[in-house]
Amino acid sequence: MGCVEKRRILHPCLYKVSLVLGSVSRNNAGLSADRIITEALRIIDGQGLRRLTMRRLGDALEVEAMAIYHHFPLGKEALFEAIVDFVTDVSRTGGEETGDEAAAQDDPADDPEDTGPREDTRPWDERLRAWAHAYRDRLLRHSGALPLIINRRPDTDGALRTLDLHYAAFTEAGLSGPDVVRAGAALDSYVTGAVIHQVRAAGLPGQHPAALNGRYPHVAALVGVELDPDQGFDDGLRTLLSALTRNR
Amino acid sequence: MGCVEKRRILHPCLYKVSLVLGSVSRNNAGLSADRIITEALRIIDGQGLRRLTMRRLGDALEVEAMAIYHHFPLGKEALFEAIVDFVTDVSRTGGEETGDEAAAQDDPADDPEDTGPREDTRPWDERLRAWAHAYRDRLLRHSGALPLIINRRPDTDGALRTLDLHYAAFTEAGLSGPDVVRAGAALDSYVTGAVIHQVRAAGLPGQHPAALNGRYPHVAALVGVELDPDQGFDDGLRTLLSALTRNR
DNA sequence: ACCTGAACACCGTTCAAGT
DNA sequence: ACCTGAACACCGTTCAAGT
Repeated sequence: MGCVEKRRILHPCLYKVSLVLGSVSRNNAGLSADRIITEALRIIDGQGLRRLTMRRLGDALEVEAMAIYHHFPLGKEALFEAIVDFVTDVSRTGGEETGDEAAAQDDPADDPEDTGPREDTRPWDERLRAWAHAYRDRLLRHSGALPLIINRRPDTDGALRTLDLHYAAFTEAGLSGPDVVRAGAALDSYVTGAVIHQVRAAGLPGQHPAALNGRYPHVAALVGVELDPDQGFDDGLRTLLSALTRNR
Repeated sequence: MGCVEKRRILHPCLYKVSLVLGSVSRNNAGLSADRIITEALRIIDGQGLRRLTMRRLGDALEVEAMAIYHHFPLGKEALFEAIVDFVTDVSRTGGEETGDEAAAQDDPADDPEDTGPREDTRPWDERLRAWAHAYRDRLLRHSGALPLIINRRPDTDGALRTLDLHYAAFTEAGLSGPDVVRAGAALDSYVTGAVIHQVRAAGLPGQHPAALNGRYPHVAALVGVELDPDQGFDDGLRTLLSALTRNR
């Protein structure tokens, strides 16, 4: 009862030696948290959230489903958390196939050394607009993961870092106290709301105008109107930022 | 092949007769789509969406789970659809326990006869604000159902009726063409974004200020600031509406 | 440390059957 | 018409075992 029993860790040591000597085939499929998250997102994007299954995910990784629990001991809920963190954290670039717009954002850094996150010297509104566009792109690209994002609290490191950047920018814009918090909330709400509206409205109205006519005359009258979501988002964003920072 | 075969509906007739005569105990638990939806929402609100299970729902209704399929033959997905319709359709009052604010909205109608939906004679901005507040209340009350709402297309009757009301109001406000569509999108996005932000931020920041200090100085500086979500929503709503209808 | 295999409790859904 | 009971395929998770 009172004595601490030392665990026998002899076996692992022997295994390590054997592995180094090459006398034992390493039971290692090259699994990692990052690889799991990437593959999970591929399933979500391709087949939808409901088809993301531990067993299917294992198949995609060419591994038994139970192997995933070694990297996410708390199970699927922890995996969801990690997915949200990944999608939400705009600052990390990793793993995304950028497709053909890869060269677009290329601004060659002066020093090739990796000196960590440099200070962003752009004015406050450019910084906020850049974040908003990047965040929106992430959400649209992985819109299948939106249900996960909703009821997960933004209390991770990445979320706090982002919030700090926002608060710093709005402070630089001349706001202070509650106005800063209000502005931060408005900015986050704007992006989320715009993305969800766009996702929901995708492929609408697929209704036959004739079926609408009479019952919903105002909808029917505007049935041909198509708006450019990208343009609309940027316009609304600029309007919002200038409204938030008007002299109060 | 070419001949239409008449179905034998003798048995049901006999059953009906027997039921009327009382000679047969009616195998009827009083189940209905409305009762199922109400009970499903009670589970969602009380225990969360993930715990809404056909079997658990059956238990709550004091019925075998399989009985639900008689009212929703297409299964759980159809039930989800119905739940979204219910939560989303602000015009129907049914089934919600209004708690203690029941008497607040009481404006006694002049004619007690039920003449269907009367024309709303209030000015356009009051109508839109009333809808926005009612919709927000619905979403907040059933915030557990938010993930369901996201990727369901708003192409139901109720959604089109709401959209028609919005377009009519914005037209009355002097907008036309694409501006009406833009305004409608902005209004819907605003409510959704505000609600999701509020739900996500609930109970934040629960962080110890000391833990934040240094790493996130701007967040730490504002850690005590608490905003009234209701007030903030109404302020933002008024600002949005006036911004959308400024002379263009 | 990293992964497998068998097992358990639970889930959505189907289908024949009861009244 | 409305509900039950048994059954099937699939799911998340645990746990002992393998290397």
